Amino acid sequence: MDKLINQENNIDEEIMELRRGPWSVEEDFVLMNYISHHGEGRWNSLSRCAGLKRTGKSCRLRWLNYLRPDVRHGNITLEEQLLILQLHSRWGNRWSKIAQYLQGRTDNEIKNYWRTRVQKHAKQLKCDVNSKQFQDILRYLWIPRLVERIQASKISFNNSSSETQQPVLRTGITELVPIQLMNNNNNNILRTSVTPENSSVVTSSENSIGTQVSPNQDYYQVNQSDQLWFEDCQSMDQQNNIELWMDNEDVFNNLCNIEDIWSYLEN
DNA sequence: AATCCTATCAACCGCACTTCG
DNA sequence: ACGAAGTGCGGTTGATAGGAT
Repeated sequence: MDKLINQENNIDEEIMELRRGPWSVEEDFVLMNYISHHGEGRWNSLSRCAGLKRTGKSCRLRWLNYLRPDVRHGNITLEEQLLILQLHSRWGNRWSKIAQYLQGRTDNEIKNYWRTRVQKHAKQLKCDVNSKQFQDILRYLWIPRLVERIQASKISFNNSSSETQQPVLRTGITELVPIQLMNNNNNNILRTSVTPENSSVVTSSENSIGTQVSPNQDYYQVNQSDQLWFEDCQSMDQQNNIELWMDNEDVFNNLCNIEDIWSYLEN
């Protein structure tokens, strides 16, 4: 009995000794040094053998999210934002799965991006981040706009070079669907589509059909002829070339972010 | 200059699943 | 087959840097 109590006391002491909070430079060095000699995995024993007063979970997290050589830190690029939005629309909050498609990014980083940037916009629009209308805004407004911004940056890059190149965007997009938006007065706001056949993004103001979801709700339903998004994971790897052109530039030119889009819709 | 507010992100927590003895 | 230990994942928290007042 006494032996059992002593054992429990030892465990308590070990728990009490465990370090928490931010990792020190020395701890990072010890962990990196140990993994470089012995490899990763078996985190609990690794922690003990390396002489770290951290839980195995803590060591694993520190390594995977920060110390791993292939981890990329810094701002999420437009292309990465696009990919995150697209992948999230298919898989939801499966961060580790999404992270597999963003080289050097961790699930934690993507999760943080989603919560701080995307959920913030949902809050501003006063709608649930998982709601149909916010998903529609992401799919049919935010994502196309991101595509345009990426394209614009590539066009300006191309213009600055001596070669004349056709604007070509490489994204994971397999297919966007035709959409139309209308305002309260049944006037068309915009029409956008990306089709695999003509590989183009088109905006026009013809043949629009759209409905306000309810008189008490100040958002608009996006009509869609097809829900096709990513049909399978393989399609993500078949990077399509998507050429962009627009014939309704005045609609888009100043819609740089979701707040702009929303204020445009409200007016 | 001081204080408050907000955004960001590293780290922790709890749960579910897998592996091991 | 079973229980304990280990691992992985998504959700959440808290420290802090930087901007606004």
